[in-house]
Amino acid sequence: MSQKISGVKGMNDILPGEVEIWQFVERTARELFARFGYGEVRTPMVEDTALFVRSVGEETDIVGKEMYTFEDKGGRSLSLRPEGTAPAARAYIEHSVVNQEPLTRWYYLGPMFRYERMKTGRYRQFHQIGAEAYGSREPAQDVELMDMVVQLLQKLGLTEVSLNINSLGDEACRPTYQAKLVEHLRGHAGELCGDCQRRLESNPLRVLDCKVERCQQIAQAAPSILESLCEPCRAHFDEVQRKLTALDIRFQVNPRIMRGLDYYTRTAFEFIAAHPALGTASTVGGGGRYDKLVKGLGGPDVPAVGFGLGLDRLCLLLKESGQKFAAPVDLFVAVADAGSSDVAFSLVSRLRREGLVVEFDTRGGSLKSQMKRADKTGARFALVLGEAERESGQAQLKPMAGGEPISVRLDEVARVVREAPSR
RNA sequence: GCGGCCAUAGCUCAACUGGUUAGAGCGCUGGACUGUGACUCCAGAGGUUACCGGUUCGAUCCCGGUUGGCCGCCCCA
Repeated sequence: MSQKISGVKGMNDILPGEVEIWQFVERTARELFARFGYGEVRTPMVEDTALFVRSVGEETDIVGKEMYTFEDKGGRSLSLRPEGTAPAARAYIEHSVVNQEPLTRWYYLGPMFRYERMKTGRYRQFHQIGAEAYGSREPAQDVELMDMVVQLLQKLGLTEVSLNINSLGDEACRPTYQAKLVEHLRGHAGELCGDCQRRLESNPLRVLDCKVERCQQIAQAAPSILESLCEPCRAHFDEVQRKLTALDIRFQVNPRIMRGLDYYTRTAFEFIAAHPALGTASTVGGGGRYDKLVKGLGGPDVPAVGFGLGLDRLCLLLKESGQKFAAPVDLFVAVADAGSSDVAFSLVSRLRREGLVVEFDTRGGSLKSQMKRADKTGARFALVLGEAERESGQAQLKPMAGGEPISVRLDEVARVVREAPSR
């Protein structure tokens, strides 16, 4: 017996039985996003480390301590992507997409990597579905993306998710606000928790997020960023809300929504699930506008807005919902005597060619054990093939849920099964 | 990165303050029922009690370390 090797911490296997949930979410998202005119972009899982340092921000937790960074044999510093927006923007710039179309809509889907402490709904290899729209600075673009998420959640049957929105201002008004906030917080510096005293210097906006009661009280009394927005940001935010309302999308303005990544400007939003299964990992998706990102990465001055959804978390919620996602088995073919196995095997092959989902036990075995297997697979029908059927060309199609068997000719099986009412 | 809890069969859990062969339910396999699943009954397979070391006549149980998991903080998807 060789040494047992286990998977890497924080990186999970997804086995049949569970993978169907993932496929369902992915399939639903692809169909819906295509309907909105978004095309899939696939970028490598590894990028130049500098891409993330410049876009996500050197001071963020992600870049500061969570990236899987390594040197390749050519001495380049590479990193496993911790998020999807920066690689998409890099590809957008690299292929001069702006010169080919003024408005670009992309989505992506795949694994991301962050070296973090493991928790439910929080893994080191996790999966995101995200979308990006480049070229429009209009509020309608922000709302279109939120609408897309809302519709996706609806199609997935996840109704207990609420949309929170905020505006983070832009380079004109955010510094002003931050100064005002720091001034307010300094007045209560002694009362803040240890973390917040530190945040006062590193990232004062984060204090608004603190869960400590006293800090919350102080944050409550702090000036709101929404009161400090410059006129263009104010107008943008108002229009976003008006359009959401016009689409009948329920939302909540939440001045405490912040972003952990530096590139956000103006609109920020989060989709938060109420379900206890996620614990503190209740945010299933987040996004916002980043008008300076593309230019900041050396591209043209093109505005952008996008979101990322946590696939792992969506799947956890769906698992809790108890829905079944496996493709139903149409038919189980059982062999009654050894002399029939070749005929049965050919029949199975033909039925599969004709589009039926057919189960068959290649090991043979007793008829009883095959029928047990048929029951386990959840097959709608079972068909026993033996000497009598071979000679007559007729067989009994047995509905596993109960009811009278149907007598069919062997060359009619596919048609009869297909026409039978499901379940 | 900080604080707390936990680790026994594929899964969910037992094992009386440290005592002989570590049990049950579910699941899996076979049989009762030799051409028909489910319900019932019977039987079987499956464990280095996560790993390493220590204390002891004796450790699943006590102690230390490692690894993995859970909860809160932080952060986020």
